[in-house]
Amino acid sequence: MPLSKERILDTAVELADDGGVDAVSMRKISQALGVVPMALYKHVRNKDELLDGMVDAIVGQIDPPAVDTDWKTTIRLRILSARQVLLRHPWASRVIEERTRARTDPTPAVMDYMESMIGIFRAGGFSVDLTHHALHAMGSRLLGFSQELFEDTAGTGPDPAPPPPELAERFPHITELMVAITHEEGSVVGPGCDDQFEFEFALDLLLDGLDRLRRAA
Amino acid sequence: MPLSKERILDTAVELADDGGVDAVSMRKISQALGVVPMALYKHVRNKDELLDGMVDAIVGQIDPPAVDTDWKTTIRLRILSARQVLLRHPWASRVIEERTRARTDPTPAVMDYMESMIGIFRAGGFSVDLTHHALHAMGSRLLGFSQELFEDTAGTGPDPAPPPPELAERFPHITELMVAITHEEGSVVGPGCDDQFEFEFALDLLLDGLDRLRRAA
DNA sequence: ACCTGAACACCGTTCAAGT
DNA sequence: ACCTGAACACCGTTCAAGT
Repeated sequence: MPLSKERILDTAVELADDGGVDAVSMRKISQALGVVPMALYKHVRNKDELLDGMVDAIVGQIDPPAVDTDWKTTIRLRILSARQVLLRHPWASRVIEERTRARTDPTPAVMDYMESMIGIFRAGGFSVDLTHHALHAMGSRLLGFSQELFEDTAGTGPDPAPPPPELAERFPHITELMVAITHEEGSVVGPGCDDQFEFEFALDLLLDGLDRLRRAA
Repeated sequence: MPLSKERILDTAVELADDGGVDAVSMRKISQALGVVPMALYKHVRNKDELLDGMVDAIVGQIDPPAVDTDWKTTIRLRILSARQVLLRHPWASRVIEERTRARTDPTPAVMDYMESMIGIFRAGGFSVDLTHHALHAMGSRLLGFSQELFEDTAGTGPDPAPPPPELAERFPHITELMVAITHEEGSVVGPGCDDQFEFEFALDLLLDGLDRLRRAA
């Protein structure tokens, strides 16, 4: 079983899935493959090229666009597919962002994905200009993620300890909101913070706004 | 001029402004201050606490909210102020995101900012639930940034070389869009990619959608 | 008690020595 | 020509030695 770029990337993705992106180092990959560190450099120019390969391995897993339906459904389904992929690889959104920023062009798989998404907007009746604004408006949500400021307010336990009084006094609005999220059973979302619901809420808010603009144009 | 946490943070921010966040290391900070590396550890527990301090130094520069105006104007102005601050410190958005994700609570200044922003929504007539969804919908835009996939399509030169034909063939929609951005003088945006315009376009799309939901509720 | 140099356990990558 | 060990220039942080 000779060393190959594919085997190196598979090992790197596995290391990242298990221990986060900080667990990915040339030395650890080589160790996992039973190989001397410098052997990797025959298949990968440097660590940046390795990270680019990891990005493309992930982005390539996103479902192809649906056919025979309207632009909004197609975009929506594709983004939700991207989100599912990214949820399986929590380290990937950060790496995608970093590598896209560092390169002059995004990686090939990201380019293919963007090309396809732009095409869906254009075929759906968006002008080039409105498509351009749409991409900026969707931002990172296009690729299935958007960094959340409060990550895991949803607790597994049923009663995750009330906020301490000095916190409630200093941050009354944050406290009110957290109490509503974690306690009120009759809330729109239900107990806990439903990330999937929130993601779709924001996504639909943007898509509906864009549809309104497209029809007005 | 004795060593202090403030002097350390100032130096760290300066290093990051000049050379990016990778230029910030305990060793380089100490060198810039003419001090042995371990001296920093009397004022800062470790590098994470240093990064937290840098985040708060930046977030603390955001203007306080306007008074005597409607919720939408207040939110809009505050976010645009945050954006101006973040543009002066391009490394900060990444560090804010990383540190917020790594901590159990956001840093104190970020907590104060969020408390204030939530209060503006609540005073503007948003229910707790709708406020919650609003925060998720705005996402990182709340703090004046949203990672862009294509960064600097706006060139300073007037005619930034047409895309090579093989790229135009493989990515026709991307090419069409880039040509429109860089060449068409009569475009809505004008030549080049106007990041400020795009940021406000997306921001207003979200705010208008939220206003529609608030009135419907 | 305080300060600090050396040391430890890492990192990506270069480069020359060995085959 | 190929492979690879040692080495280089970095990290954050521990810890014991020196004052």
